[in-house]
Amino acid sequence: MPRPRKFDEATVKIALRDVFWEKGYDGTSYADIMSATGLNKGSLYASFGDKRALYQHAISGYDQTIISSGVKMLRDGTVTPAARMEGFFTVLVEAAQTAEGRWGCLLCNAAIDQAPFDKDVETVVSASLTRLRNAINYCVKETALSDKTDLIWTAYFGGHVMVKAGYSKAMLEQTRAQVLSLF
Amino acid sequence: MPRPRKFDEATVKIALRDVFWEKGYDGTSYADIMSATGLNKGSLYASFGDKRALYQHAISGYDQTIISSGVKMLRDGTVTPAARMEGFFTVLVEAAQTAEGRWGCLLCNAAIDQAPFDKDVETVVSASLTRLRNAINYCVKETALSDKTDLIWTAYFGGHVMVKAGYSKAMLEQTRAQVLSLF
DNA sequence: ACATGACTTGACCGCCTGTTCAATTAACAC
DNA sequence: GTGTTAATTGAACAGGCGGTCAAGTCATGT
Repeated sequence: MPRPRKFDEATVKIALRDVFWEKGYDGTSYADIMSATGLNKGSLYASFGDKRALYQHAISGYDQTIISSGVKMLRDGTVTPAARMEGFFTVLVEAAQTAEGRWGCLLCNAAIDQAPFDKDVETVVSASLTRLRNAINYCVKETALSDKTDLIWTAYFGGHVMVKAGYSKAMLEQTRAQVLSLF
Repeated sequence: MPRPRKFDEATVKIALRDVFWEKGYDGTSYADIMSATGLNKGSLYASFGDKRALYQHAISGYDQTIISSGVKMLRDGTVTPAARMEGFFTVLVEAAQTAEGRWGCLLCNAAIDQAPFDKDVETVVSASLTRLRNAINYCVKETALSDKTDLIWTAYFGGHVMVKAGYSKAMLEQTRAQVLSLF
């Protein structure tokens, strides 16, 4: 019988998510990945594949955690649509003042620096972005509001750009207020 | 008397803008820069400095051309605010179907993959983003519209993220329509 | 106790990166 | 024509990159 693995795959996946999220694809070296996961190159290659495959695992991990949490919030029928949207954007606003928040949104980062050069990344990123759009649409469609889904959707990702550019929490609060004023 | 330079500085600056715009900071090698500008490493170092300095020139060139053109459009008093905004977003919509359009917005790209690690980049990028925000604000403030500047501003950059993620022109048209429906 | 075989390890590889610099070139003043 | 001086060139450098692999480790089934 084979020797069992020493590590937990789900834990490693979260570590991969975080290191690529923080540093970006090009900015992450194997030295970074090894220290983040506690594994060394050989194990990483044997278990997950090359660097591109590791990145795909990171994106997938982001989708299953962060994006899923946003989708769940937007589809929560126990709260009013406006309150759900406020909660959704508040996560973004709070991000503006934490170190981790400055990592922005991994999907947004991946869209900008990898999607144009890697069809596989483009596929999973746009699928995940669309999943979020559907959740926003679900929320908006519960109101009498005329269609503003794409406006809100793009504003959300634009907000992440602003966070990365170093704008303060106050600036993000204005954006949130203007989104909520639509409701 | 010194030997005069063989190249035109303004032309080189545009070439730098385009190569970094297309490939990003990390994705651009000196081989790329040399072929884009027609100069070789030594001359680039002597005339402009290291790679970071070249990138700063690229951002500055983007601000002076692309951003200035957007600002001018948004401040053009001979047209209604709604028509100006339509023109501004139409540039984005048309970008979605050209190869060059897929380069997105250099400021947006720089914000995401360089600003968090380079204070100088953060400074010039946020200055340029703010300049554009002021122009949007100028346009919006001419209408009876309650304040929607930051909503439109973030939607604009979010739209560039969508373009990079590979969304079609039709999707961007929806976003434009929803922005214009505010007016 | 022992043989099995997947897991783990870290040294090693070739390549490409950004950067430097000494030699060469060429336009001007005289 | 000649001397001066800066612009230009391309070879060379050290270092880090992603990727590979043979050797060692160790939980298991018998």
